[in-house]
Amino acid sequence: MKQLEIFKALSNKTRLEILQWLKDPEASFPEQAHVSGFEIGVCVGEIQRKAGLTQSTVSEYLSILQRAGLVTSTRVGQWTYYKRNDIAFDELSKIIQSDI
Amino acid sequence: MKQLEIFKALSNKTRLEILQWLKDPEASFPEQAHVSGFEIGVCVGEIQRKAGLTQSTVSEYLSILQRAGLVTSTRVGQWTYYKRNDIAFDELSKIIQSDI
DNA sequence: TGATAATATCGGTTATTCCCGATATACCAA
DNA sequence: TTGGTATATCGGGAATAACCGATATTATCA
Repeated sequence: MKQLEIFKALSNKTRLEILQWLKDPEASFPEQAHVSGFEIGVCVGEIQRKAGLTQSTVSEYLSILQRAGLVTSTRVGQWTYYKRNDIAFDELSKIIQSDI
Repeated sequence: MKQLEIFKALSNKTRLEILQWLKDPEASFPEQAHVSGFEIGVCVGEIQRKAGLTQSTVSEYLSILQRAGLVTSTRVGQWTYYKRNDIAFDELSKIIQSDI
């Protein structure tokens, strides 16, 4: 049951906020030093700073969002960039109309 | 934060199933003896039988769904009928596109 | 090679959720 | 009134999630 995993991922205040930030990274994060723009996503450190939780917690939250398919990740050097997966939200929106 | 309450309500296997049943009651439940059709919803007892959990658990689950706005309830005599709130799902579908 | 930085994973405490049985409340019928 | 049926609420044990600090992993750079 995939949608259960998605809703569990969404049922946490911080994880919802992270997704909202990733929806508009330009407005939510300072320019990243090691890469130009937010095309590949936002690195864990920036998200952690903004969330105000420990590194381990934020890292775990991001992997929960990824397992649910709500974000994708790209490793570049020592950084991992997380990006909102727009397609997943389109699909979820449809599931809510047709399945539930 | 209303959407958090909604996603928490949706992050349980049985509650998701109940919503799916209420989406198409004719297909999911036997004819109710005390009322004609499913216009006002499905009574707790029918939902409980189908869920296979105790009465108290199902009653609590239904009130969680109701507090989240996902179902409405109507009391008629000694029965309470629960019905899917279509509008809430339309709104949720939009929230997923625009907010998160 | 070794030092440092970014991220992931592991082990554990505390808070929350799941789900139950027991009991309370509301309604109806005799 | 008394008894029976439908639902709601309360108290609690067990399972899961939240969140942390410590440590492991991976990459960079001198």
